[in-house]
Amino acid sequence: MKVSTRVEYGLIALTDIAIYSENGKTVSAPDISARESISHKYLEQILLLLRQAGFIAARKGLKGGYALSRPTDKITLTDVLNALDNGILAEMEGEYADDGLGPVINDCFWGKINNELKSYTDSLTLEHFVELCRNRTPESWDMYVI
Amino acid sequence: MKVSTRVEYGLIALTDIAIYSENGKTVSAPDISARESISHKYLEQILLLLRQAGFIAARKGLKGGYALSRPTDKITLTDVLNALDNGILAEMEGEYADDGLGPVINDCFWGKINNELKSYTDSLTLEHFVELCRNRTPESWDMYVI
DNA sequence: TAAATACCCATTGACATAGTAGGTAAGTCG
DNA sequence: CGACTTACCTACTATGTCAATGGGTATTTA
Repeated sequence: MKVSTRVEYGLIALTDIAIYSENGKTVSAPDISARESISHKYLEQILLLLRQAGFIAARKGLKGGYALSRPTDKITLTDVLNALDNGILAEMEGEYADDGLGPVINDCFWGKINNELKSYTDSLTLEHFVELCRNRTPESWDMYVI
Repeated sequence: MKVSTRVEYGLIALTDIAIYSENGKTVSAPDISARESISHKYLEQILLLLRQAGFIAARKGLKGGYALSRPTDKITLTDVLNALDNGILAEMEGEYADDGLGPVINDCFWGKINNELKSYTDSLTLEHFVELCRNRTPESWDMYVI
């Protein structure tokens, strides 16, 4: 599935902040930008959205930066997708001929696929991402599958 | 999940053709357009893609139209999505800092979510859609879930 | 020959994405 | 106080996709 860079970068940024903000330290946008090779100004916009969504808190000025405002296990992939993406978790809203085949196909299959997807993204939290990135053992990936 | 109308209409059209093309009869675009309330000219483009993908055969002229060129159980949702959609089943292709967190998150979670999605769309065929639309019994929908 | 149909191509308006750019506000350190 | 660093906010642009619309050509049937 194609996912927007906004979501990708947002997820990377959150994970980066979670990992590098130990002992009350904050993580600055320039730091993230350099570590993860993300355009600084673009990253700022994404961090703004993440702050407005309540995932992170910011402090201005020298030695300023960002820190998580919730524990990692209280930020789900669903939350992040809702904050940064328009399409993935959106519902269908097409209008069809009532006597046509559209409503049947739509209500059933896309609804079901949506539920499956959402139950998957609900089950994944930032904690999983952090853990995954801490010890990058590809063998352990399977444990996060549905 | 937001799905393009191209996919929706294509799926509806295929199902419509499957249902209304019994005894070797063909189904014309104007007919489908009228039954399913889809713009005729837009539908034509979609039918063109479906024909080029090998799902349907066309006959021009009066009494012309379309018919399936494969049995309904040999056309999967994956096939249709590949023919009509760019994003849903596409792989990620972002470039990240090799020493950053991007590759880990990307390879694992989006890869897994992709596999889950694909195994779902692989399991659904036009036959299911046809059956579903023939006897519209919402109670039977559950049988098509993963 | 006339009508119906599929085929093909060009264009358009709306929208989202992926940035880029520049200025403002606030906090830190000398 | 003043330079510096950072977050914050707004605007703009370039590109691409979507969802059609429209026009014209080729083919088949009655």
